[in-house]
Amino acid sequence: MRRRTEPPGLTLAERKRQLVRDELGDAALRLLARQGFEETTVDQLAAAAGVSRRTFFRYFASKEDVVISFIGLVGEQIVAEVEARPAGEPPAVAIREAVKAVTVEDFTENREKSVALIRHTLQIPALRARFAERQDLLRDDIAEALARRQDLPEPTPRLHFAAGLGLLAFAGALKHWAEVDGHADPAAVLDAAFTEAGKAFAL
Amino acid sequence: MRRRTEPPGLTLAERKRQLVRDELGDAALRLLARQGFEETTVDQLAAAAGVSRRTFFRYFASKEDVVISFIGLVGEQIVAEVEARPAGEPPAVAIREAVKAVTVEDFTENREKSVALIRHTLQIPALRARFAERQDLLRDDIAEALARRQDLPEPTPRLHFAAGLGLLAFAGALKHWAEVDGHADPAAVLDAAFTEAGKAFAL
DNA sequence: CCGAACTTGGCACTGAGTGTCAACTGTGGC
DNA sequence: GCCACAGTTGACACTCAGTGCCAAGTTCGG
Repeated sequence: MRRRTEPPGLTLAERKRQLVRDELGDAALRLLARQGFEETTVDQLAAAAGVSRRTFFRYFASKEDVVISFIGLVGEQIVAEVEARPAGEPPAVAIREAVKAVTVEDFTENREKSVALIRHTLQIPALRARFAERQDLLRDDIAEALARRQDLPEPTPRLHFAAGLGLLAFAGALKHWAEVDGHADPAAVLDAAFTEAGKAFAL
Repeated sequence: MRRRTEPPGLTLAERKRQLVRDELGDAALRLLARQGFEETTVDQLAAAAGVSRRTFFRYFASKEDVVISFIGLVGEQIVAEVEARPAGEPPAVAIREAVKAVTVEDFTENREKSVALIRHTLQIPALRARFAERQDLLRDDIAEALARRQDLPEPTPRLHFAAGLGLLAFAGALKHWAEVDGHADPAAVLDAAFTEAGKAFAL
């Protein structure tokens, strides 16, 4: 089955698979940026990467998934980081720091690509919808991570709200950062968004 | 074109249209409850209401829309109520009271139907996704209503977060209320959810 | 009774997403 | 080198959502 000894952590086949996936993703992003999301069919996406339509769907569950899957990756990492934060830390801080740990470096290094990705995601209705869907699912995962972090069997409502508001702050920061073309310190933008979010429900 | 004098507020044609829409909605909800969402095709939905497939899509933009459109109605009303709240009131309170004004009576009167609707929406992935999408759009609308209410040209980030957290509280209350089969005072459940949400980001 | 506006159903079409199968490729064991 | 085996691929066929178009009703005002 799987190889028992995996030199750098991955099987050759797995690295190959990742290569195809990357190529598919890159080609798709280029094509979508050029002719728009709705105007591009999956056939074109597949052709652009030199594979069949059927193969495209073996790598991505849907057309939207090519764009959104990046966010899925980020989500997984955020969940892992949240869980690793010290149990005594307030949920809001844990989420904020987790988000920062996952995104800041990445955004700074790939500024242009990140900006383009965020723009597309927030502007094209179909993508925005999928983004909202992902966030919805991610909220549950983060709430559970927050609970595990402090040895609770399951998340309290309050942790759910904390996770939700944290994601709202994250999304708000993304939007703002993309609006200034990524010409701002991601960490500062995130901090500002979280601070502002914290004040939103004051009475 | 439209009639100039509309006796009880609506044209005959408009009331007729509403009738068909209601019938379509009722039939759909019955059918979906019986055989599940994914397992039901639009053809069946249309047939159940004695109408052609094509006509179905003249009343609802998508299959999900039959279920979700109820929420769209509620959303519009909430936006209107929010805008009508006094300008001095904190955003969180404005939203809470607006939601209460729109939903409490309705939920109390149509308990069973409401519970079923909420259950479906939150449990079936495709519906949950559309629900998240609607919430996402509604958030912007509520934020704008909050801004108009206090004569701001456009919503501040803080108002966006308030709108978002308000909707999280609303959704949380819906979930909880459905979980206890609607055997709880909707107003109390909402109040509790909003209070809890307000504490979620405390440091 | 007539014409304008609207509704409806039927038909054809595009495009997303899935199941299935046969051909191919690489890997490991012998 | 050869063989079995697991995984990948492309091709084909199919279902189903959603849309454009048109011809046949229906309704209502004049």
